[in-house]
Amino acid sequence: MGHGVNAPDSSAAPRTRLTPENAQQVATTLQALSTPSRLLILARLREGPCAATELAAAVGMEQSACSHQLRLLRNLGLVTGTREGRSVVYALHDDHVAGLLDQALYHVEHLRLGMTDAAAAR
Amino acid sequence: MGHGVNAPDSSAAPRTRLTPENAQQVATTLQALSTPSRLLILARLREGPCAATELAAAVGMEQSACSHQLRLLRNLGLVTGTREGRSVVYALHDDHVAGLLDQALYHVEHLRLGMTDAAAAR
DNA sequence: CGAATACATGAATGGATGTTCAAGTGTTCC
DNA sequence: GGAACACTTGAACATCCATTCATGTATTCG
Repeated sequence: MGHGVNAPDSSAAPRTRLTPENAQQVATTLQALSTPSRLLILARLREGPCAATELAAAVGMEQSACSHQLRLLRNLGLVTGTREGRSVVYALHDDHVAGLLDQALYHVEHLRLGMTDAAAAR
Repeated sequence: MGHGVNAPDSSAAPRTRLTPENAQQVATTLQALSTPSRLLILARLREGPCAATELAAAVGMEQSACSHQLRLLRNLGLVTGTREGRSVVYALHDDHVAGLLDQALYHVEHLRLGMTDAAAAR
C-alpha cells in the first residue's frame, strides 16, 4: 500500500511514451533540476522576473557561476533573458517550467515522507 | 505569453518552498531522473513490476550496470526490490514516483514544443 | 571619450557519476 | 554437494559538470 495522499492530479494522461530516442532529451532537460544551484535559481524566478546580479545574490552564488547556469537554462529553453538597460532580466520561459517545478517539489516532498531516512545513497 | 496549453493541474498548491537546506535533497532525488538509463528503467517499471535481468534486457543495458542504477534508485526510495525465488522483482515504490515521472514527461514534452530546437546546450 | 556598472565567456580544476570488468552472494534443482 | 542461474558488489576508468578565476563585451553616465 502506498500513502493515503492524493496527488494534484495524476489522472490527466501523460501519454508520452518514453522511447530510447527521446530519453536523452528528457534526461537532459530534467538534469536542469538536478542541482541545488539551478533549482534555487528557478525557484527564485518562479516568484517573478529578476536581474542577473540580483538573482545571483538571491541564491547566494557568485555572479559568474550563476551566469553559467543561466546560459544552460536558457539553452534548454527553461528561462529567458531580456536586456533591459544595462541589466538582463531573467524569467521562467512559460507555465510549463513553473508546473514542472511545482510538481517536482510536490512529489519529492511526499516521496521523502514515505521513508524514514533510507537514503544516504552511495 | 506562454502557450495555450493547460497542464494536468497546476492549481493544486505545491506549497513546498524550496530552501537552501532541502534544495540538496530535492536535487538528489530529481537527479534520479536525469539520465536516460534510469529514466528508461523507471518508465519500464511504470508499466508493472519486473525482474532485474528482464529489466536490464528491456532497457537494453548490461545487467551489472542496471543493478548499479537500481541500487541507487532503491536508496532514494524510488523503487523496491523483492526477492522472489531466485529473481528479484523490482517495482516503483509508490504512486508519487509514477506521478513524478508522468508530470516530468508531460511538461518536458510541452516544453520542447515551445522551442524550435534552441537547445543543443554546451 | 573614459570610467563604472552589469553580464557573458573561456580555460582550468576538482569532484561526482555511469559504465565495464571481475569476482562475490544467494537460490534452485539434480 | 555442486552446477547453473540471478543478482549484487567493488575497483578502475573515463567522462561529465559546477565552480572559480581572469578576461571580454555591452550599456550608461559624466
